[in-house]
Amino acid sequence: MAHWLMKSEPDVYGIDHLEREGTTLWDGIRNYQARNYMRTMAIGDRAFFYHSNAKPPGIIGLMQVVTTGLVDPSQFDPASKYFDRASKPEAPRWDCVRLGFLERFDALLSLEQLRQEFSADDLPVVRQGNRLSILPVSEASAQRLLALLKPA
DNA sequence: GCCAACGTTGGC
DNA sequence: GCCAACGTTGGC
Repeated sequence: MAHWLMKSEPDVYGIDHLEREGTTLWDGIRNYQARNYMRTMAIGDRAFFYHSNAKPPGIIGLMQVVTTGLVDPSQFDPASKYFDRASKPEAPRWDCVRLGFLERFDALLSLEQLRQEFSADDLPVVRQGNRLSILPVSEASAQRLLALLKPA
C-alpha cells in the first residue's frame, strides 16, 4: 500500500465536501506528471488530503483509493473548465481515480510545520514553488506524518 | 531541437 | 497583488 499527497483548494473542494459525500471522483487533473502518478495508484492506497490556497495551507485529512483507471468525464464536457478539445473519446487523454473519506484530523498540519519537520527530499510538497498537485509520499514520511497528525 | 513567450499553481 | 517555479505552445 502506497501513500500519496493530493492537493485541493478547500474553497473549491475541501475535506468538508468529501466527508459529506463519502467518495469523490478526483477529476480535473491536467498535468501529465500528476496523471502518471494517478495511473500507478492501486486500490487501498492512502492519500493525505492537502488544502492548498488555504489560510494556512496544510494536511487536514486522509483518503483511500476506491477505484482506479477511470476516464475523466470533464475532458469531454464543453461546459467544464477542464474541457480539452484535443482529447477524443476513442483515445482519452486524462483519467482519474475515485477516493473515499477515511478521516479528518483534529488539527491541520500546516505547511510551516511540515517545513520544520521535513526536508524537500523527504516530502517534496515543502519545496518552494512546488506546483504538482499529486505527489508520492515515502513509507517513512507517511509514518512520520501519521505520528504527527495522530499523537498517541 | 531550441528557445522565447505565455499560462498556471500556489505561497506569501 | 506579487513572484517563484515550471509546464506548454509555437515559430524557426
